[in-house]
This record gives sequence, C-alpha cells and structure tokens, in this order.
Amino acid sequence: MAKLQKSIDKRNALIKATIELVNNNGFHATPMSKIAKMANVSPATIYLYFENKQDLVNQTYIEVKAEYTKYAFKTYDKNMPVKAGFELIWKRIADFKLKECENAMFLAQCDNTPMIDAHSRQEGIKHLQPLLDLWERGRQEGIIKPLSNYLLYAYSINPLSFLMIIQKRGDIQLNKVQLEEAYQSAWSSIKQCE
Amino acid sequence: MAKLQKSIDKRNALIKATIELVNNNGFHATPMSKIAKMANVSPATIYLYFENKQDLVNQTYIEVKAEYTKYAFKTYDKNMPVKAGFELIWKRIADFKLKECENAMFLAQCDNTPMIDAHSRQEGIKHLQPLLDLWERGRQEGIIKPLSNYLLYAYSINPLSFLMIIQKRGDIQLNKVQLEEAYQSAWSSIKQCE
DNA sequence: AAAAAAAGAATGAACATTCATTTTTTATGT
DNA sequence: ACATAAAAAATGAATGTTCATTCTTTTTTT
Repeated sequence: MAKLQKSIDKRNALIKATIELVNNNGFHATPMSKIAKMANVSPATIYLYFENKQDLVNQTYIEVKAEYTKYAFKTYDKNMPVKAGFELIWKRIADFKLKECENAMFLAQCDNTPMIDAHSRQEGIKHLQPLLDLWERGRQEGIIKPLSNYLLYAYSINPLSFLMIIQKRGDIQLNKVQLEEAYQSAWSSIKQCE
Repeated sequence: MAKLQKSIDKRNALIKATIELVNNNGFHATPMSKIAKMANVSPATIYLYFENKQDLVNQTYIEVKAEYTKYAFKTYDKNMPVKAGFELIWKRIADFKLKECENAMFLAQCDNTPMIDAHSRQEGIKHLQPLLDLWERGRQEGIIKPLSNYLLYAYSINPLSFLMIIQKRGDIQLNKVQLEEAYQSAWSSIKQCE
C-alpha cells in the first residue's frame, strides 16, 4: 500500500510538472530533465512510469481530459430537462475552464497541435457522450436547433476555451455578470427560436 | 530587380515550408534542416533571411495574420450598415478559414501555444480594428449586444477556428447550407434581441 | 537476502547555428 | 558591349550544445 501510494504520488508529480512546463514553454521547450527536476525525481525515473516523452504527454492529456469531463458532469442527471441540463453542464465547464486554468490551458494547447497522437485524442473524446445525448434529446423535443453536434459544440462550448486563454493572458477578467452574459450567448446560439 | 525578386521568392518558400511542416509535425518536430530542404535551400541560407528559428516563426505568424485580415476586409466598406457589414466580414473570414486551410491551421496553432512571442502576437492583432469599430457602431445603434469585443469575438468569430480544425481533421465537411447555419448562429449570439 | 525502485552519469543522436568556400550578381573601366 | 574585379548570396560541412534515453550502481522495500 505504502509503495503503491508513493508511486502514484510520483506519477502525479510528473504529470503536474508536464502540464506546467508545457503550458509555460510549449512542448518543444520542455526537456525531460526539467520535468524530472520539477517533479523532484531523476530523469531515469520518468521511464519507470512512462515509455517515453510522447507517452508521458499522451497520458497526461488523457488524464486531464478525464478530469475535465468528470467535473463537467459531476452534478448532472440525465433525467433533467434539456434547458436546465445544458445550463448546468455549461456552467460546470465554465467553472473548470476558468478555475482549473492550468488544466484547461493544457487541453487547449493539445487540441490545436499535432502534439498528441490520434489514438489518445480519440480516447479523450469518449467521455463527452452525456452532452451529446442531451443535445440529441433537445433536438427531438424541438428545443435545440437541428445542427450537428460539432456545430453545437463550436458555438456553445468552444468559445469558453477562447475566453479562458485570454483571461489567462490577462486581457480580461470574467466576473459573475459577464459569465452569465456568456452563458446567454451560448444558449442563444443553439436554442430553437420560437 | 531580378535580385530582389529572387530573394523574395526564397523568403516566401521558407515561410511556406515553415507553415506546412509546423502544421503537420508541430513546432517541436520541425528542424531547420527540414525547412531548408522543403524550400530547396541550404540550412545556412535561412540565416540570411531570418535571425534564428524563433524569428522565422514569429515573422511567419505576422505574415499569415496580415494575409488573414487583408482577406477579411477586402470587400468591406466602413459605411455599410452594421448587419450587412458583419455578414460580409464573417463570410470572408469563413472563406479564408475553410479555403486557406493551411494558413488558418497555422494561426490556430500559434494562438494556443507559447510558440510565438508576446510582441509578435501584439503585432498580429493590430489589423483587426475595422471589425472592432463595426461592433462599436453596432452597440451604439442598439443592434449588437453590449458585450466586450472579446466576448463578441469568442462567440461569433472564434467558433470558425474550431470548425476549420475539425474539417481539416476530416470529421465534418461544411457545405453552403451548414455554413449559412453557422452564420445564423454567429449572428444570433451577438445581435440584440428585440 | 532478494527484489524493486530510484538515482546520477554516460551515450549517442539530433539539432540550431556558424564557418570557410564557392557561385552568382553587380559595378567599373576600357 | 565586354572583361574583370569587388561585393553579395548561397552553400555544404563543421561545431558545440542539448536532449531523450539507457546503463550501472545505490538505496529502499519486501
């Protein structure tokens, strides 16, 4: 037990260091040696936990993505009405993106880069299903526009990534009011107009 | 004249090669030697045109960003009505993102990465002013929601980046109809509801 | 005492950048 | 026009560094 615990701690430290360094310097400028140093570990030790650098980054991606979706759906129940369900999920996602900034930044970087291999990317998408199901229900009930999931995502969820990035960069600081405005815009763009 | 022309051709070839390689392999996996090879030039020659790798990437970014905004505003006239002006600019941007896919992909990667230095990023934003002015006018006329430029951009323009990426990845193929839908969503999310 | 985990140093490849030469262009004098 | 010298541009090979990964030894756990 103690051994296993210790191992998990080290693995977590490595993943955390990877996120922080990749966020600040980019993949191209984060050597294994720095990751090791930040995690208080010898470079050689990394290879006890991960196959190589690519594997480390892939696994970090999958881990963070899983945290993200877990957070998003934590309080969601698939029997909720469509509108309420969407609002709930949207706000959880917003919460994650704006509070767990490090994690969200890392995902944004991975999602726009050939840094992650196709297989891990696929793996990362899996857990988004509840949202897709909700949208399907919304379309059937005539509450949500009959657009593809991709379009709905592009208009209602993806903008949060952009907002997160510029907030991190210090260009804006979203308060409660602005967040509510952002939510209304998101909803406007996907709800079926009467 | 002949000399200058030749130089510009080489510079362009280098920039083109940089875009293509960074798009396909990421910054971290595009060595100067490959860029040189793709541009049919010796590695040493790159340093006659650019200070170093960072400078090459920064200048490529600025160049592509300038192309992007030039394209976006090509047929826009600042005396147009707000709604028509927005539709025009939006559709030009969509055109650019979906047709000049290579260029747009490169920008997306740069914009979510510490690949580009802050100064060059600043430089790249400059040319967006006509759109910001249009929005200001729209807010004053009560046609556009009283949101910050960042929010308006996040909801009406940024989704195109996401759509472009998934189209490049082969997940969707936007036709005329879907593009019109996307436009309507964009407009819905920023227009003042009556 | 055996096995597992971790470490630091070593290895070899890849890479950005520079150097010494060669090729091409430009300017000059006839 | 033309030959030729100076200047500029371009090159391939060399340089020195950085880095991912592995090897051997040491420490910790069982």
